[in-house]
Amino acid sequence: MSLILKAHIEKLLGMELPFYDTIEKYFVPAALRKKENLLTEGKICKANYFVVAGCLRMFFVNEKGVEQTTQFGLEHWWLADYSSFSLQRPSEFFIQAVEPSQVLCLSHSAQEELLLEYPRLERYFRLVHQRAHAASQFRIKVLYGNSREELYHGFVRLYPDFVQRVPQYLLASYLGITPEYLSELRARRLS
Amino acid sequence: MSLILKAHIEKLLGMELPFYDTIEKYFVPAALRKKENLLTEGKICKANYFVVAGCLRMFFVNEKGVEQTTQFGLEHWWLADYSSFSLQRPSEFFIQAVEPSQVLCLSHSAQEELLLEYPRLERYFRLVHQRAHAASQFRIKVLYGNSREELYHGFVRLYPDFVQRVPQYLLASYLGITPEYLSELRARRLS
DNA sequence: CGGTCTCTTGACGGAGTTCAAAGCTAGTGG
DNA sequence: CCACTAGCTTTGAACTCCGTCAAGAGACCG
Repeated sequence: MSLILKAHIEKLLGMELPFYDTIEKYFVPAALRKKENLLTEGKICKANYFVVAGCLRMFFVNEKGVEQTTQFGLEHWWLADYSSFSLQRPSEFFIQAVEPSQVLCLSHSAQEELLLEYPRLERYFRLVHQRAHAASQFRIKVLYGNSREELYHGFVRLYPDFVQRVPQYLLASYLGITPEYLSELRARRLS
Repeated sequence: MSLILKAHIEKLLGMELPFYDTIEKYFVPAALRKKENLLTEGKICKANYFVVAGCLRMFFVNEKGVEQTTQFGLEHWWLADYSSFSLQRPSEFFIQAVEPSQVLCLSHSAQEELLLEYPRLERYFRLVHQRAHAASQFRIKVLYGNSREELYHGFVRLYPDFVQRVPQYLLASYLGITPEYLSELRARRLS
């Protein structure tokens, strides 16, 4: 089915994965249309999602009713609300497809069974979370160390193609600024 | 020596750890004085640090020369710059003792050996990073969803005793505000 | 085409910063 | 045990980044 996950596991573990065929059954593929939700606020995050193709985002709705995007998930990334997923408690987040996407869903119980049966994969998920943790540390540094304007220019410099790929209001939402201000920043740069 | 780590591993793994005595040699204890550095910008983060007692903080120095605290590490927490630690590359952070502290140092090579010899501990570190990842997701949500003033009051509500424990300029640095503004917020609340 | 969703523009206001200076606290050495 | 100093906290005035509101111009889809 999807060799992308196999390749990802092999890359992180640094070895061939001969038993991939036998673990494939734990991952349920799903195709998502644009704006389709994988998780809704108040529901339990039932699965850990691996992005095969497309783009997901995680967001919450603040008290003014505005959506704040906290994370994007592109190819090769695992995405879930890990507080909700780990404890199987209601989530405060949404997870939604930004564009038509394909994911592999690893439900909470499937993950537990998988790891019991193939303890070697603990190492894989340890590395996945360790990387995500490192990425969060970097993210928080960037958030603290820069003005909103610098955040925008930094993001454009780092991910120029991604900026083309998503609508601007989503980018604004991710950067924690209003679409109006983002528009102003763009205009300023043209002069 | 320190049964705190043993207890923590047992808690996360949900089982007794009969072989703790034999793995203890991988962890090097260290006592730190106030303001002593475990990691300095430009150096490689050589170890993963488990806080046995006291309090650490991670910070960086922004382009204006101001220290920005991104993380505190209290008892039971593991702390490291995981980008630097994983890849053994120079770090952009400092790690420093806020008060006299005791830590266990697990060097990069020691961790690799430890995990090779006791693969069961992969699960432990997977859970540690998964929790940290969940905490980062929550942290980013709080950072995006609240004004600086709300951040302060939220923090005081959540960790009233910790607020007493650290100087205010560190708290300001962690909340991403100036000490002057923090002072104003405190004064406002007294009236 | 018609309507809804997205992007732009501009005026105004406020949360939070910067700078400067003075008061306070705590650690240190004599 | 006191005195001195360096570092921490407070106060206030000027300033700025960025949000809010309102209105219009495109753009995309049925």
